[in-house]
Amino acid sequence: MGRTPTGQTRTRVLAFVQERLLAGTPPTVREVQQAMGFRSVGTARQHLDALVDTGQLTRTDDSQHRGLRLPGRSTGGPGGRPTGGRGSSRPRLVPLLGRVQAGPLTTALQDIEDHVVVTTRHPPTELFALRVRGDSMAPEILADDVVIVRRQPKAEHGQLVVAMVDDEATIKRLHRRGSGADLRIELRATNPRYAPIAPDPAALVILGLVIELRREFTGA
Amino acid sequence: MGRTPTGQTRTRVLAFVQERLLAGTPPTVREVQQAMGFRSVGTARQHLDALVDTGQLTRTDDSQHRGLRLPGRSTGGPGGRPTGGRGSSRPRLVPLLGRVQAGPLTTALQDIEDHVVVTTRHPPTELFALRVRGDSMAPEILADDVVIVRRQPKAEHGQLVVAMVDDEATIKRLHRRGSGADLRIELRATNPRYAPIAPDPAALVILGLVIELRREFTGA
DNA sequence: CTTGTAACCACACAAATGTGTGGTATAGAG
DNA sequence: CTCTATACCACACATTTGTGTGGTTACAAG
Repeated sequence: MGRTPTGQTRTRVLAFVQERLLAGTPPTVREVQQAMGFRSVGTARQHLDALVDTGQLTRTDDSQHRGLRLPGRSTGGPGGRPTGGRGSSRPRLVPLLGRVQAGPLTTALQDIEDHVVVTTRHPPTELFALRVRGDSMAPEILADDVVIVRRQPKAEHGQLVVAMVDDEATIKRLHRRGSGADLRIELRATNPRYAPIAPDPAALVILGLVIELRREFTGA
Repeated sequence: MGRTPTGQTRTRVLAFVQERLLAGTPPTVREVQQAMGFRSVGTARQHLDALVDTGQLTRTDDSQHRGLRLPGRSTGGPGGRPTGGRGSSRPRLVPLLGRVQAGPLTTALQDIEDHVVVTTRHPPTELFALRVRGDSMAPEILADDVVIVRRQPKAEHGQLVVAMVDDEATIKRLHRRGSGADLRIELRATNPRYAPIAPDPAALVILGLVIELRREFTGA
């Protein structure tokens, strides 16, 4: 059979494998063979070997099935390790809550609007996501943004918190001054059109800490 | 040997598989077995079957090796059925590029710093992530934020674009005025301390559109 | 007690898959 | 022309892997 120009097929193979890896479905040698139209497995393998040699692709250590990886570092999972105690972030699915009102957060879990994928380096504490309403934290946080929240009942001065205000979850920055009986806590908005809230420290309900912000730009 | 409380092991299996799928490395039945400490393959399979039955996991149609998938629809091709409802689709891994300089973006793929999980309906090849540098788009976009970019060479008026400026990728808002030979294109920063850039329309290189913004709040 | 079910183990087998060996043809350099 | 490297094919074989069949133990309900 004829042969394609030098290096051209090589590039096509790399593109195909990269695409599959990014899609989360590492291809097999025979899948590469079929995608490229090769009539022999060895041909596909030869190209893959060459790509690995030049460092454009990587294989898992034990070189198992579907063992191709991207050369960037943390792409590979624990591989064959028994109990991989790696330090990199782990992706997790956390619920995106529609409305959070008064009552235990467990109740709000019935109201799951969707799930979002979060990679956090923190231990699997309780995480949830909220869709932001209102512009009280503009311009830092806008309406329709999604915030990832780590559940915890206490917060420090200056932290972004999700707190219950008027039976509804709100995002504010916590300011704490004084101590003991003289403790004064304020929930401040970034937007100057909103006045600070100074709740009774004993009655203040903090749902958690904002650890991440996500905003989608929809075309416009 | 004794047995663990009802449903508990099930949850652990699901968590393990989800993690692996999000990492782009679908696990084998025997990998699940080892991770859970089962002494039999069948035990792992039984749990996986149960999870598929309850719809918490999916298998590829042909049920091949490493065929577990997340329940979100299309497995990798357009074969998935449109389960009406959410706008989000299957999570994918997108490369986070360290620095993007002049030259074809393919070259920048060598410089993959990490990977980011993104749920979008766009093909993954057309997506990449960038870590923001500088404060030219403050307060909307800050330094160290991560933006998800969809590759495309053209953009409309008012869109957030990633363009090549001085051999480096920059984020700006595109302003287009006039038409034909009188066409004038400006790249504007949000931060007033940065003057608008008015490149030659023919020489303007647009890498893509910013479709999402992510910001992590590190404790403070 | 009997029945049912969830959790688990042991073993087997066909298909999928990575790898190895050897061969052919074309292009380009000398 | 010879020589070499690239691109490709054909076939074989050991592992890996999904799946099937059957058995064991504990817990709860009737």
